[in-house]
Amino acid sequence: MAKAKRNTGCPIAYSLDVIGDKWSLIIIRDMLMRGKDTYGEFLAAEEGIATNILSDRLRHLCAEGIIEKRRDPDNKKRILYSLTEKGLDLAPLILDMVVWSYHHDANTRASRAMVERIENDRAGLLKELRQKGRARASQPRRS
Amino acid sequence: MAKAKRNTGCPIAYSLDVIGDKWSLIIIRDMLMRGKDTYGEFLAAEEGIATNILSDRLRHLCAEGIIEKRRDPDNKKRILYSLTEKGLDLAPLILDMVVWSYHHDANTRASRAMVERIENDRAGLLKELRQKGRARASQPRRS
DNA sequence: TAAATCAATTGCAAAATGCAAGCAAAAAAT
DNA sequence: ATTTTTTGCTTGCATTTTGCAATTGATTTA
Repeated sequence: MAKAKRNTGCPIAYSLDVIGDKWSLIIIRDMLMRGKDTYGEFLAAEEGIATNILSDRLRHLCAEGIIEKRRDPDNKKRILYSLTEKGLDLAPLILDMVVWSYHHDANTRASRAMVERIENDRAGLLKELRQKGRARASQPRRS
Repeated sequence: MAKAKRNTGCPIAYSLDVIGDKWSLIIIRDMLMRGKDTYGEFLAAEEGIATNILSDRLRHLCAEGIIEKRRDPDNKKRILYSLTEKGLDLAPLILDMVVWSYHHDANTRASRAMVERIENDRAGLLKELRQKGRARASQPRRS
């Protein structure tokens, strides 16, 4: 994907260079909000990502240190993907998108309950998402 | 740009369909954080957007109700662009990108002071950005 | 060893982006 | 009134990215 990094030091430009394509945040959403962790599960998303794009994005997200891959210890022909701390730190962004779309997309399927939780207990929800994400990773924790 | 809307109702997919390209958020950043409001100013951004892309994105953002255009009353050969309420509602997203990049981009130019303000006085900063944005718009307020 | 499962690559078409040049409308200068 | 300048935008074409269908590779299970 996006080969050309703008590299201006601007945080918005950096974010867009790293996750500013049509698919990366869909994958991250699936991992963070829907507990998905395999290639096959990402492929089955209703948005319909192509196999080559998915492969490319997973590689890219690994290279950027946003996700990690390892073999499933239980089903050894499966590869498990999990969010790193850097990936988990994207949770606020995802939640903001939910709120924004809820208010401005007439066709949204975001639930009122979720939006109220985000607005009233943002910190608690973020903590919960982080814990679930860490549990899936089962990597050495750095904190 | 992005002709194909996924239209699944998912808030993340909606956000990506509307502002998920390489340039839209750069323009919105310039308007929200840097007070820019003309084509020429956007064109001069250090990231170097091409004229046709800029034109296309401004048209698209207008069509999506994120920005509005009008002639400058003072310098009538100028066209002024301003954020709508829908556009101003993207401020939280922008701030989260600043925080994320600050923590994860070794090369970031985001200032520590700004990040601390975002983390300690998010609500106040958002209010301030909204007021400045509204002042630039000088449209009838809806609230 | 053979079959099944899961992940990923390849080839080609379509779409988006980038670049250089030029056009158009309004205002300012002459 | 005509020319010049400013500002915003379009066009043509090359490059890059994305999308789709088919296929390949690697590992596990039978």
